[in-house]
Amino acid sequence: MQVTAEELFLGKSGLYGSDRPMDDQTFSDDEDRRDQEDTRPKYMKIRDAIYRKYIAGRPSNSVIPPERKLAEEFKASRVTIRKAIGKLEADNVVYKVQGGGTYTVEPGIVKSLKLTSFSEDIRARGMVPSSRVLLHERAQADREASWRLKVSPGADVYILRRLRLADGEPMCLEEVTVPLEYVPDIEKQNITGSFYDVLQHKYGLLPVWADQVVSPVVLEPGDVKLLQVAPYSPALKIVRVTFDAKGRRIETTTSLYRGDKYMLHYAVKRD
Amino acid sequence: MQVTAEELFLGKSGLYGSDRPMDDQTFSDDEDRRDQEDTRPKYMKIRDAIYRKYIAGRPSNSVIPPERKLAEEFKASRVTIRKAIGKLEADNVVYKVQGGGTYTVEPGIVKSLKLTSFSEDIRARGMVPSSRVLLHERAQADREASWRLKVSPGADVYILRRLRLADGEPMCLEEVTVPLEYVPDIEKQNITGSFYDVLQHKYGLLPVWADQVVSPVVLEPGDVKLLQVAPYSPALKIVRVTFDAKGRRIETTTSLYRGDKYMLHYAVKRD
DNA sequence: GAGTGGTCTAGACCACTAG
DNA sequence: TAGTGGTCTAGACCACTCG
Repeated sequence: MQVTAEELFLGKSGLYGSDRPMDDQTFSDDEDRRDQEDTRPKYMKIRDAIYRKYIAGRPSNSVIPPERKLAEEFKASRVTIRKAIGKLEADNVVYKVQGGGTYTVEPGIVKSLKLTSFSEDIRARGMVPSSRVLLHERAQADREASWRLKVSPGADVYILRRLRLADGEPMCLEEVTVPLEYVPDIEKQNITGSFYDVLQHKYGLLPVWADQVVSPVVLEPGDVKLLQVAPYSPALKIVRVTFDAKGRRIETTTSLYRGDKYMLHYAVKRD
Repeated sequence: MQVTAEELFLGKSGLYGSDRPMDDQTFSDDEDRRDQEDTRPKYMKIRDAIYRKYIAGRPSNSVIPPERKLAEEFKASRVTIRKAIGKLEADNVVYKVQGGGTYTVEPGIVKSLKLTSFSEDIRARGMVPSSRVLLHERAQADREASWRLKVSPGADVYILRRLRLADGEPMCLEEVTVPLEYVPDIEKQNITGSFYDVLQHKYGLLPVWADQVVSPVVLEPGDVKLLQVAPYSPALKIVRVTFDAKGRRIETTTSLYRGDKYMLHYAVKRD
C-alpha cells in the first residue's frame, strides 16, 4: 500500500498560531506581525481564540457554542462571529448544519489549497527546504513562456532553474521565468531561499494568486539523475502562472515533483 | 508544446446561469431550481446580476461600480453587496484593491476547485460523459478501503468499478467503495450516470466535501488496455474520501486519469 | 480631500433541526 | 416549541489609493 501524503508530510499543522514550533529559518511576515502587537482585525483574533478554546484537541464532531453565545463571550456582534467561523469553515476546520449547530471536523484532514512557494510548502510540512541553482541567467522567452506570461516571443526574461530539496533529499526540479522588466538587476542578486520573498521584498511584486495545471509525466534520463530516482519514474508536472493584485503576470514556473515523495493533498467542497 | 487543459476542455464556462447551452442530459438540481421560481438568497441573485451586467464579456481589469453604488442599484445593503462580490472573488472572477476598486479578472482562467462527480466534471467541460461497468458487487473492505472509510477491515461494502468515457473516449478508470449499511439494496439499482446522484436521491446521502490526494503513476498493462493508451503511459491517480454534512465518510474512490487527456486545472490564492 | 474597500455594530426576520 | 444557523438592514468608522 502506498504511503499517503498525510503520513509523509503532515504533522500538526500548527494553525492559527496556536503552538507552532519555530525553527531557525527566517520567519514569514505573518508571524512577525503576530508577535509584536496584534493589529489584526477582531474576527481573525476571534477565529484563533475559538480554534484554541473549542477546536484544538477536541474530538471530531464536537459541537462548538452557538453564535449568539460566542458573540457574548467575545463581546462582538454576531456578524463578526460569523465571519470568524466562516474562515474556520473555509479552512475545513468546522462544518455547520442549519438549525443544528457548528461542529468540529476530524483533525488531520488537510486544509484547502493555498498559494505557497516551495520553501513555504516544505517548511509547513515540517522539513527544511534548500536548493541547488542549476541555471541563473537572462534569456529570450520561448513560445510557451511568452504565451503564459503574455509577452512577445523573444522578450527579455530571467530564468532560474533549481533543484529543490527537503531535508537534503532531492524533491523537485523547478524552472522560474520572469519578465526582465519586473526584475531589472536580478542577475546580481544571490538567490538562496524563497524566490517569492525576493520578488516581494526586493522588487515589490506581491503574488496574490496563481493559475496551476497539474499533469503526470514519466521522467527523462537527465531529470532522473538529478532527482535520484529510478529510470522512467512517474512525476507530477505543475505549471504555474502567478498574478499580483493588479492582475499582472509576474512569473511562471514549471516544476517536476518526484512521484514517490510528493503528493498533492487538498479538500474540495460542494458549491 | 503540450496542449493545455484550457485548450482541451475549457469552453465558456457558462457561470451563473448567464448563457449556458443546455444539452440533452439530465439537469442538475441547481438548474431546476433556477428555472422555476427563484427562491435563492438575494446575494446570489445579485452575484449573478453583477456578473452578467459588469463582468461577462468585459475585458480584464475593468473596474466594476463601487459597492455603495451597487447597493443603490440593487436596492440592497452594502453588506449584501459585499457578500455577492465575495462569492465572485472566491471564484476568481474579480479581485479587489483596498482604496482602489474592484476589477475583473482575465476570462478563461479557471475557477477554484469544487467537489464534482466525473459526470458533472466532464459535462462542465462541454463533453458527454458515459461509462462501462466493469464490476458491481458487494464485497469485504480491504485494508486500504477500511482505513479510508474508518470501518473495520472485512466490513461489508459495495464496490463499483467503471471505465469512464468523455465523448466516447476512455478517460479514466474508477473504483468506488461505499459502506453497505448506507446503500442496502444497491446491487438492484441500475447505475448509469452520476453515482453522486444515486447516493443523493436514492439514499439521501449528500456529499458536502471531500479529501483528495493526487499522485502520478505509470500505468500497468491491464489498465493501459482499458484506457487505450501506449504501454507505460503516465496517469494521475486521485484518491478521494467523501464526507456528508454530518462528517460521515460516505464513499471513497480511486481513479486513474489518462495523463494525455486529463489535467487538473485550478487557482490558488495567497492567505 | 474624496472615494474606495475593510471592519464592526445592534437588531430583525426566516428556515431548519431537534427534543 | 425552543434554539440553531442563514439572510438582511442602516449606519458608522477606519485604512488605503488616487488625483
